[in-house]
Amino acid sequence: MTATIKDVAREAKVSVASVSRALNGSGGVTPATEQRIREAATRLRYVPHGAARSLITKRTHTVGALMPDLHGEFFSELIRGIDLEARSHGLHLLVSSSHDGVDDAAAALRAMQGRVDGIVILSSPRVDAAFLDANLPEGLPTVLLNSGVKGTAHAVLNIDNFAGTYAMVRHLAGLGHKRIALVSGPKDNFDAQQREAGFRAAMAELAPNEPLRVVAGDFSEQSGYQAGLELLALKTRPQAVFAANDMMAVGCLQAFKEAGVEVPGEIALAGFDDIPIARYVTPSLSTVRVRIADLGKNAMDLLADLMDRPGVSAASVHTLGCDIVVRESCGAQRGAAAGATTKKTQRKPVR
Amino acid sequence: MTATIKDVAREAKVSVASVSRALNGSGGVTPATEQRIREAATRLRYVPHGAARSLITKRTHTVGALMPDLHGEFFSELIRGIDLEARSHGLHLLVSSSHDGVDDAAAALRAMQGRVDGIVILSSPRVDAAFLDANLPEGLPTVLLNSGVKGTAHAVLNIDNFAGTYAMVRHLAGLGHKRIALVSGPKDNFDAQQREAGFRAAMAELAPNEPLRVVAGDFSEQSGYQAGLELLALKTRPQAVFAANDMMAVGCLQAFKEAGVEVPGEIALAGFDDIPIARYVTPSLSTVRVRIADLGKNAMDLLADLMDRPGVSAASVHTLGCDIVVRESCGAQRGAAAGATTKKTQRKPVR
DNA sequence: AGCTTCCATGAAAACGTTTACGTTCGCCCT
DNA sequence: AGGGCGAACGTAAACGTTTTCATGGAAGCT
Repeated sequence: MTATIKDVAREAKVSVASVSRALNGSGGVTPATEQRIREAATRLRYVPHGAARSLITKRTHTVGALMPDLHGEFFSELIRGIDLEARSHGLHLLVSSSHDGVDDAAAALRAMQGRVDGIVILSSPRVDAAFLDANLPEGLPTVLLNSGVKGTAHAVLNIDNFAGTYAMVRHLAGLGHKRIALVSGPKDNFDAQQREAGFRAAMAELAPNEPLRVVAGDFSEQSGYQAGLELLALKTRPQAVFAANDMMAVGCLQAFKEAGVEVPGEIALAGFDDIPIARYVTPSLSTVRVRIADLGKNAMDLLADLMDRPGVSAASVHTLGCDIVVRESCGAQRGAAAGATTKKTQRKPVR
Repeated sequence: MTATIKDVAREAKVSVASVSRALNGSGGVTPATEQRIREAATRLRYVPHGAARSLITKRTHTVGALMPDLHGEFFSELIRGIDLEARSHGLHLLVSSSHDGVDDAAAALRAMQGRVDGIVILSSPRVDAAFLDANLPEGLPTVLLNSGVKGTAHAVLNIDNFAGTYAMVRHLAGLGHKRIALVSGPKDNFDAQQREAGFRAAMAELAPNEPLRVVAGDFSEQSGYQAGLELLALKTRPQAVFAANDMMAVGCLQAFKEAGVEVPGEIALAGFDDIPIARYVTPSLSTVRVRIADLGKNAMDLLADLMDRPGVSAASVHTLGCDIVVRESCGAQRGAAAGATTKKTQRKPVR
């Protein structure tokens, strides 16, 4: 079918060893014969058989990406960042997404065994330390994304949820809002936990005398809508609402609109993530921007590092900063134009 | 390091051949010894070495996905659909995205050589018949997505752009609009071409006496905004505007808003794709819905079919229908509630 | 009881590479 | 001029599987 190294050797009248050496640049080959070999190779459209190669070298030049079942921008941008960086490291990307259950993820992990040189894992609540210990092949370089697991065996890369939230709350407080409410995320979600912690810390420092207003959400638009209704029903209505993600903020916004409560006039609103929709709702949504592609890129860099090392001291924790994006919904841009196209947004990096 | 088949054989006191047979269910093994082998395997945490296996079987159980550099929903949903279906076929997914140039894509294709049993290629204008002939290994099962290439060697799966556009134009015409303008997409984009063809066909049939109003866009929001301005400047303003994708429709909408032209009151608007943003702009955007995950799933099914066959008669062309989604921007729901959460949208399948 | 048949099992080849180890040969050095 | 040395190249082993073929023995048949 397709040409093998033997065919090239015969064509160039050398041994297979010389072909291998010439094509891999391992030296020990005369420029003249190297040229002859290269010509023979292209003439036969020779491409080395990856499986055979990795059988002997024990390297697959492939990294795996294991992700829960998620839709939308986050997924695609993350893959994009990882893939781009992987390519620049000469690596391929084996994707296994859409894992709902533990068994599902375990099977995927097992199937990756021996097909990849390293793995990036985007955490879901199911993926905890115990799961990793049980299912990760020992010694396989691993980077955990957005994970609370402080394992000793793998690197962890997190979004700086805490600082991002803190900065946004400070921004809101700076606009004069003291009664700030939080719409929190799922209890078992790591990002949600950190965002709530950031909120509590910021409030403790910036508005220590205010009672804490936290209403529970689950990151869905629907739960944001519900939370919005609850907040409006409060005896003393908050001046500002910080939703732990943008979808919930959008839900809130909808509830406020339907109730005829003006945003940001009567109540300010902010979210977290900067999903594309945030720019297009009316009023446009102030939020904390996560540079997802960068997250993927950094994760890949981290992984490449781990793979180069002799596997010692893999444990480390890294953090990716985020920016706050000021649009209309928080009331800081009262005079700004309202156009999506012409709209100006201010962006400040956190820290 | 990790256990090999020999270790299992020793542990179970049989030959490697028996281990292979037992674990692959090839028969010819006593239930008793099979059990013994299975126990030994799990005890040693044995996982077959993929590379070694595919070296001899010539199957990688992996399919490749080659895609241009695109962001957002389309990418993630497509991958999601492909991955999900691949898994149900027992296949892995090797992704190579973000290819801007021809050389880039060619290199990626070459690198996939021997690592995959089949490929799904999402077309970009650069990927034409000549490119495929030059870079696709002969006999490798291939499915082309959204491609104008009518090759004899691969299967092609397209969105039914024509019917989708036709249906939307018919819907607009049914609302009484006869002067309908098109904002077209990039000239070299296959989807854009088909959508324009659908538009022309529909207009020829439904409003044969109207002069054709087509203004050029490039699928970007910015170009939609420009197109919107051009349309407003026309001597006889159109009653409805059909944008060849949603991003341009959003740009149009912005232009209309800034000019104080009411949508859908003074001018109706529709797009194509049903991106998530479409639901959240005000007024919400009527559009043609493409079930992207289904597209990926069908592509994968097609590919799996090709891989099972002895590679004969791969050529075929398939089409995936789309639905029109009626929201506020086309003026059909004058009395409907405006809420995103409570918003009701009608969906009709095309044909 | 003897012969055939069949089934479980083992030995070994094959897949396409890389690489450690020999071998050959030309060259330099004294 | 002869011995040694290093560069270029070839031979063969190794990687971990699957699979073909051979072998043995038990079971079935006459």
